[in-house]
Amino acid sequence: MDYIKLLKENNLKATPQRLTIVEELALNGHLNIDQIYKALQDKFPSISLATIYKNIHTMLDISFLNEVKIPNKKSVYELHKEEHSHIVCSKCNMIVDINLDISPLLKEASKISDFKLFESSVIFNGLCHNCK
Amino acid sequence: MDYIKLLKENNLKATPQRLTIVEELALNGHLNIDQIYKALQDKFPSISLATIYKNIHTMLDISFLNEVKIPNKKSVYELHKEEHSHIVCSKCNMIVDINLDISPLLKEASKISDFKLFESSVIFNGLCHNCK
DNA sequence: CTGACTGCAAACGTTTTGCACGGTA
DNA sequence: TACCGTGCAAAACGTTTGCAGTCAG
Repeated sequence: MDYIKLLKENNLKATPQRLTIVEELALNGHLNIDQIYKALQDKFPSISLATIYKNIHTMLDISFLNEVKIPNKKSVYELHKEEHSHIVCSKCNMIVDINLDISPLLKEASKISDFKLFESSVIFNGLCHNCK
Repeated sequence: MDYIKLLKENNLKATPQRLTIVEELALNGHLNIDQIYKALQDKFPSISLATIYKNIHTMLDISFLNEVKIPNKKSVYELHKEEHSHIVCSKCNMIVDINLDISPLLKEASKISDFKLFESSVIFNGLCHNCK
């Protein structure tokens, strides 16, 4: 994947720091602020937390990234992709994406509540294959 | 509902401040820290934010309350009840509870992911009857 | 009467801001 | 070259802690 191009298409300069954040997220799927910070310290020993925060926010603002708020855990960030659900292992904290057809649920919810629904956040937690 | 009794059953003293937090949550359903703080200032002009935080945490610890982490919003707190989903209005911020049968989704997720699943957090957002 | 709770003030960790410098386009 | 992005330091913010006094049981 050409992240340099992708960043430029979003009017963001492809600085080495920013590019590495994106690559780390592509590689790891979901990382919290501290994990991103630590992941960049090898390549950029003088990287600043402020830089991480600023980058995360500019990329959130243009929906290049998504924030995932997980019950009882720190928020993690992921590259934006189609809507999907998340499963979190309570023991090892592994997070996996899963595609579920939630449209029947949405339909039902919209009927009962009389809301016009746009988005959904579905997060399961349990124990992964290794931890269970 | 006799919240005094309910608090005592949970080994918590029924102080006026604590009781009022519970009553406000019973009345409003879902409130964030600031809203609780403001709601108590009428009755207790010298109420401290520390008191709110301490109470919320003691009541979370014994699962007398639940925290609901909502995407792009502050966390809100609710009295503990059976597992249910939430719908949030993006415009007026109203939050409503909804009972949906998510067991087919859980089953599917568990099959695909090979996780043993315990809990789920399902939050929809859209526009409520008045805002849409 | 005793331990739990409150309110205040200080401390803490996280996130944001301002600014001078440096690097991308 | 122009401007965006970085890194540092300081500030702001939300939350937690310690403590002395108070209150519920």
